[in-house]
Amino acid sequence: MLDRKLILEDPERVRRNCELRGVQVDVSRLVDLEQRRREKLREAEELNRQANATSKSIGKASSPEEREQLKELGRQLREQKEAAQAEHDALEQEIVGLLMQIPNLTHPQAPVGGEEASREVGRGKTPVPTFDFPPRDHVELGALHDMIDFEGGARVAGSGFYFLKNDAVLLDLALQQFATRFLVERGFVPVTTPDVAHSAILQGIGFMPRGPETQIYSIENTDLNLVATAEITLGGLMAGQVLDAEQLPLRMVGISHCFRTEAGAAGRASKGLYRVHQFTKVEMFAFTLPDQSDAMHEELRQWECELFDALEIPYRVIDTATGDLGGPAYRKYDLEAWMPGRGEGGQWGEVTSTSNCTDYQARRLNIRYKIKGEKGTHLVHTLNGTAVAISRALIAIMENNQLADGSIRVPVALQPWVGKEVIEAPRTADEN
RNA sequence: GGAGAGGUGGCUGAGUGGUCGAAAGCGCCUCAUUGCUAAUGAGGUGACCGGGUAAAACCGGUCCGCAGGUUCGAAUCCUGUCCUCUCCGCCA
Repeated sequence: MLDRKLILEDPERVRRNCELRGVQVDVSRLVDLEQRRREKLREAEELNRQANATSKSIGKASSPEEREQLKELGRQLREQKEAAQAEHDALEQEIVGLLMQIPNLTHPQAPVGGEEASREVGRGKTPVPTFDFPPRDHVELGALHDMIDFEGGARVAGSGFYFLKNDAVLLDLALQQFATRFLVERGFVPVTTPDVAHSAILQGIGFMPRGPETQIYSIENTDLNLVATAEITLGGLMAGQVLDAEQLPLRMVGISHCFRTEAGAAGRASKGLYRVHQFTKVEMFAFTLPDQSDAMHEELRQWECELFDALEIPYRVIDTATGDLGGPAYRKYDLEAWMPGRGEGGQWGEVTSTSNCTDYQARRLNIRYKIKGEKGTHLVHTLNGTAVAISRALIAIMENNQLADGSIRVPVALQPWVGKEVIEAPRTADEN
């Protein structure tokens, strides 16, 4: 949510920003509503003040008649106040509805335009591999090694679910271990989080539970939803809290399962593990002072790069264009890994994403900081970034590291947990 | 899941339907004082929203888990709900 004061003071800036982001909102109507709301608020407060004063005077009334007169006056004032309040509340409701549609402001250096305007700003250390054999995709490799069972997943939970088996499980746990330890060594507080959260928390982070096009699974007869990312629970952890400025920046690394309905995603490039209803993710989250968030965003991007360099996965870094940013993001970088089995002859596929959400989430979740000795509180900035989304990292590892016989090299960084250098191809019948 | 107790300011903890934003203590801040530390005395000390100001001061409103209700008036009475604690049961 944006600051209402800013919208009143510089509606033109907000309108231009909406245009940049490809969002249609009637900003001038919002300004008009907010001005009327403030007037109504003043009116209601004034009536309330008079009613309070009247109530106080009743106890001191000299005669029973005067007492009754004052009671009647009090009644009338309360009624008028309620009427003004109701008008105010109706305005407020409409304002919040509009406010929810307005995206965050945009970093001045973010590339302007639609998806095609997004800019490549870097490459990883590992080169895109060339194969002197036709490379298999991860679905084939998964079947060959009995590592991924999509049919079993479909039988138990439906299409879009899967079982990991054998070395895929060791790789899964190795990725979690590796990423978590890497970040703990760099000052992140490790956290495992609930996999469910209240609707208000989801909304605060910027997700819309229970809408017609929702990405979110919700639990019947409760206010709980399955989380789509630990960003939701890590941000929600501090909802309504006032942090000490001295504690900031606060870095956390959270592990959660992630559930996504992927409504409307059918038919898009989504073979195998690429677009699934459940996966495990190691997620970075940071709370910072306002003047720290740009630097923190660069830091999160750097950790993502170092992690994927260490995993020997070829990738490119994308500075996401304005039209492709989610509502809460002020700026967003994606890492896209090379996936040799994707499309015809390989494609880049998103494996991480890091966003600086400035105070947009903090305002809705009411997360503030206080400077010792100073009066008042201010909103923190929040940032998030993927450390490792297991399912997509698995695709990149399996497909990039395959050998001609279907064996898969295990990245050196993961070998301590997987316990082998190579996942050997099973011997075929005629080799025996 | 069953039975009971409770949710009040940074913390502990009083609180009669109006004089309660709320006693007291702790903590914190300022000043005084004993050479320093420790101790003692005096005063001060909540958050949020709106207005106001160069910034303050200042003015109004809201807040006693949360949401409703009764009343001219609710921390106090009523209803619902969430959370915490204790005991029992169950369980990883």
